[in-house]
Amino acid sequence: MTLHSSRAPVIADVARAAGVSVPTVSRVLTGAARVSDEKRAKVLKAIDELGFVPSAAARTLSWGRPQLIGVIAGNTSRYGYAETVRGIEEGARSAGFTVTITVVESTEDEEVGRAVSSVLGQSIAGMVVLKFDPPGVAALRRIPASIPTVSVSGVREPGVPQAVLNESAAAREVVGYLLDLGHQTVHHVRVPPSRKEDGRTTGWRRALVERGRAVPPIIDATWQPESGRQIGLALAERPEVTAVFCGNDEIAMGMIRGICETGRSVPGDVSVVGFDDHPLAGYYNPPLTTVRQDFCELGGRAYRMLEAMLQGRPTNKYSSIKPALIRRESAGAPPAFRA
Amino acid sequence: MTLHSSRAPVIADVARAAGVSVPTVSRVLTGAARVSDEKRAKVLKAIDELGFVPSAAARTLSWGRPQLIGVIAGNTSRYGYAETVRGIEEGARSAGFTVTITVVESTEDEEVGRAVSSVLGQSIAGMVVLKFDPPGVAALRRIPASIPTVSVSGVREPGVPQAVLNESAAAREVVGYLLDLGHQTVHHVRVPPSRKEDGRTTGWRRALVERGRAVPPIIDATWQPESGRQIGLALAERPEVTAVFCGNDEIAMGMIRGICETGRSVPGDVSVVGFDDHPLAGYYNPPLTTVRQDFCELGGRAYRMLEAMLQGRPTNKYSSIKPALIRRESAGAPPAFRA
DNA sequence: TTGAAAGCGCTAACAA
DNA sequence: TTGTTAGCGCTTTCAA
Repeated sequence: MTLHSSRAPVIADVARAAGVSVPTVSRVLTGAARVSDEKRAKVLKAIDELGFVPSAAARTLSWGRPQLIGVIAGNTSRYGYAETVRGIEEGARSAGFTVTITVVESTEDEEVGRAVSSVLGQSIAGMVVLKFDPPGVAALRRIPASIPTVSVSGVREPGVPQAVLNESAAAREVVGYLLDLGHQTVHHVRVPPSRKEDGRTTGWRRALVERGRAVPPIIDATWQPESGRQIGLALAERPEVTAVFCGNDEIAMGMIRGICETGRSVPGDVSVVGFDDHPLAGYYNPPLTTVRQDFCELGGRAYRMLEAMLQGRPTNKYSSIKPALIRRESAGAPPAFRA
Repeated sequence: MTLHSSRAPVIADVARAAGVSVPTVSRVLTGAARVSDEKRAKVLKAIDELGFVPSAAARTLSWGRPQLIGVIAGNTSRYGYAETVRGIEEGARSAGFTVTITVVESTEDEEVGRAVSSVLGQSIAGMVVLKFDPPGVAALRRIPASIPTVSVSGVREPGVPQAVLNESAAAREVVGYLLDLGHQTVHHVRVPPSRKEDGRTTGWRRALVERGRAVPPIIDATWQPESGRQIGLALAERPEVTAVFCGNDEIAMGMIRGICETGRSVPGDVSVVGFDDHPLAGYYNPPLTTVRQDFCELGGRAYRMLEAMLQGRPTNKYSSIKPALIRRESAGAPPAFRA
């Protein structure tokens, strides 16, 4: 019956149980100095018996250097976000850092302020902010310059160092691919942009202009697959629409579903291309042609840039990843080419 | 050019700038005692100008009661996990708690120990552990009884209070539905179970036994949709398989894809039912018949149970949610009934 | 209403 | 190799 020690054991309890001084316990904990084998063994035994876990708060306070990395994101469950965070977390963990994630849900001043202070209050070593959406962008603006910060984004921008996905180059590749297949032009359905214009949209427009094609009006979707479905339902009525480039895979899947509901087929009547390479993209009916973005690697790079800053090593302003076109079955030649 | 203040402002800086003592600043920060309007205004002004944010580490240390809730999960990006965490986070946030998430990736002693100490080290008020998989179960076992803890699970089990999804009842409903449609029996593909047998599997087996049907051997899948596809490819060869109940929606979608690749149809030849109601389930081709689990509400309940424990209020041992069957188009009558 | 002083759990600098 | 002392930033007695 060891019974409720009522409060969690602290280092002094360990010292007492082991018959040594507090700093000696600290030394075996940190490995900062040599301790005789005999005492070390006693300490280890006491730690084990008491179930002692050092308080990170106290450690941070005394140590000066916090071992915590703060992440601010607009979302935690959407695929790209979750993977990016995983990449950051894995890098940080292997370096002994813990990661704390805070979500910022809107661009309202109060909400952004809450999120930022909640992270800053945790005595963090540095921050990574996901600039995938307006709340993320707003949060980044509120972070004091004194905090080592790295951002993650789909487009290069001035400011703090950033790990970036070259969305624009990928979008151009998509458009080129579709045009080469014989489509006259490519329509674009975008998800809510993080700023005036996302890289995906820019790349799409440029590619069209370069090839001298008409640039159709942009169609706006929300983050929900249902909005993709609604747009698909509407687009299926317009025979001149033969190719659609969607802002992400969820929208693309919703859209294909909408198109199919009208009795038209993908890619027979309309080619649809997504973005992200969602884990389910290859298993959709039909399998989705899309752009693979390595979010996990993106997060990993962001972490490594931050690590360099923390250690005072020089770091590049940008670390860029080029997404890759994945050709599956949702895009093909336009109907005119088949007839 | 405000330039590097070199270090973040601390409470003493604020006190100096405002011309008051440190405890006075603390009082306006916590609202614990009355401060004259004049001094309060000065303090607020200084806080604002300096961009001061109180250190949570110091606060925790001196305050005793931490405002942090620890969450341990086997995963952060899979749908059900992410939603559950969101539910916990929303509840906690509205009560002024911050949430810190730690992932346990395996059941290896070392890994589990790392995760548990990393959470415990943060001086947390309480914990929520997601017992959806073996790593989560292992982690729960290592948490000292002195820490207020709630678990989240798909099946009732003795131990700490838990928020539970009544998977077993839902699975029975699925099987009943399929049998009523005319199928002779229902095959079951399960995802890696969190314990000997998950609620989904138990419910499936019981329903079959109760109705006097044959209980086919369980088929094991991994978490990847690809494993669903492989199984679909194989099952499509067996004409006696007319109905399949899958452990989750990702597997169900992969399986439908596999079945379709062989030229057989869903639900024409085989009915497939998923589990979870993944956000994409309704947009798959065909839309997936599945079971909706309200993970976010589950997380919210877990938080509320924990809150009750922290406040010393009595709490139920279980808080149970009944998932609901969502009838869409991937399940129908068996081929024999149509011919 | 305010300030001085003590203490939260830990690590680091200093002696022994 | 060890223990003593001081101090991290904050809150909380306790006096004034």
